[in-house]
Amino acid sequence: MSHTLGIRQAQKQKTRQAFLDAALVLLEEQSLSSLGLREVTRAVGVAPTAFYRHFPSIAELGVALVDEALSSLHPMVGPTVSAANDSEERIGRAVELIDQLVRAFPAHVRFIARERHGGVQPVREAIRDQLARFTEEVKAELAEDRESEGWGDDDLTMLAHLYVDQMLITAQLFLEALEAPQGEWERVTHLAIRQLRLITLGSRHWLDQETPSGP
Amino acid sequence: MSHTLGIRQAQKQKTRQAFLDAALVLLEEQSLSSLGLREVTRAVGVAPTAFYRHFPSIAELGVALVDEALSSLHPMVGPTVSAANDSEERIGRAVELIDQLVRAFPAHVRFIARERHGGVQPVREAIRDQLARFTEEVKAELAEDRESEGWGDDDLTMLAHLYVDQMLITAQLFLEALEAPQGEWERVTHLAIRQLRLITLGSRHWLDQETPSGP
DNA sequence: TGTACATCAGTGAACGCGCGTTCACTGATGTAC
DNA sequence: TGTACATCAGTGAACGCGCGTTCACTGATGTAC
Repeated sequence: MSHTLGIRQAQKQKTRQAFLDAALVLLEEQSLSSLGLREVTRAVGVAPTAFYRHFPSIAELGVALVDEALSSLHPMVGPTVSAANDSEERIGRAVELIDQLVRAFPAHVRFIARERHGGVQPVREAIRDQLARFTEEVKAELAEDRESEGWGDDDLTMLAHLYVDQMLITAQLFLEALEAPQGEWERVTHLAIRQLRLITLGSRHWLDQETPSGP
Repeated sequence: MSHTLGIRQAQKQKTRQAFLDAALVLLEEQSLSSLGLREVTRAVGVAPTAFYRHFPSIAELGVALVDEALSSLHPMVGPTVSAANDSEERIGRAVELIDQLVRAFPAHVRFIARERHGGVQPVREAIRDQLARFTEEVKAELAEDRESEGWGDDDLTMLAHLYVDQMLITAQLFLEALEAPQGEWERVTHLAIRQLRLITLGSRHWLDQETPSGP
């Protein structure tokens, strides 16, 4: 009847979270494929063997971290991309979202950037899948505005990729700006806004220059 | 008087190259921060201690690999970006260059993609420096066409970044396409071409929508 | 060309260390009655 | 509420192994005369 976890379950969750937190700290200065099981358990303050009660391997801990870093972001795609009157407002909100994300969770963002092409296959795949979801979500939002205007499925996919990749690049630049001297953060913000502006500008003239979809 | 290397120097170079080649193979399935010194010497077929005759550490071998992968590409930037009559030809040549690069040196491209945000600082920095050079080179080519048209320095930098980042993304997609079933390669080619087309389209209308540079 | 000495790429033994994984365990929590 | 048993998160000892680095060495190549 109660939806509170039992004491045992609650403690287990707490330890599991401690593993994730400790790993994230250790991963700021190395990549997952060189992270040691004993290194993590030492940081948490438990015996090495306790690790196996939560994850079968370091790779699976990595997959859990991907989930922690990205799965909570999906609900934010819609409100950011849609419902703006002018594109300038949309662009501002998108860059602001990335700005806040990097400020609030720099270690998560660094982890995703590092392991997206890193040496651990299951983690690469988990990240790829999450990013593909983002692209689909952005595409769905774009479709609402443009499908009626004559945009084809391929073109919507193309534009969605462009926007998502641009956001990833911006996140990585913000990350580097965290360690850079004053002014770099603003520089990145302005760069990102102008790049999105140029892409949006291109999309506005896209239909002018192509045979309107079809063989 | 002779410009041939002595026997000793020639043999040393050969062994050094064997280290680079062996490391690149091993790095297809792991990242640099987990690559072992003994692992590399075993693959080359020399004693572990021989490693130190060539590199002070695995990180420095990584820096040498960055050089091998990227420094020979700079001469190709000019001919690719410039000297085309129409932008469509430029785009085709750029995508073709990346296509050929990934086909010819997949392990080098994978290494750069993986270590660009990887766990070894000196290697990250070496890659960042090389990519900054590419951006400057592209910017210089763009400037030749557009400076007279009223493009400011900031805008040229912005556009150069956009093109360079787009080429990196395309290289990474081609890399994934190597292991994907038939048709994926063509899909990536078309995606890349259309994305460059959209960016070029945006750049063509860029000056229309901004106060012509200056406070 | 021949000799005597210097250089230095690669060797092989040895070291101390931390690793991942196994196993039988303990004791607090959960459950059935 | 109380008792008897089951579960299972975390323990701690033990294992065999490969690691990076040190050191004194060897013998082919290079150099001076």
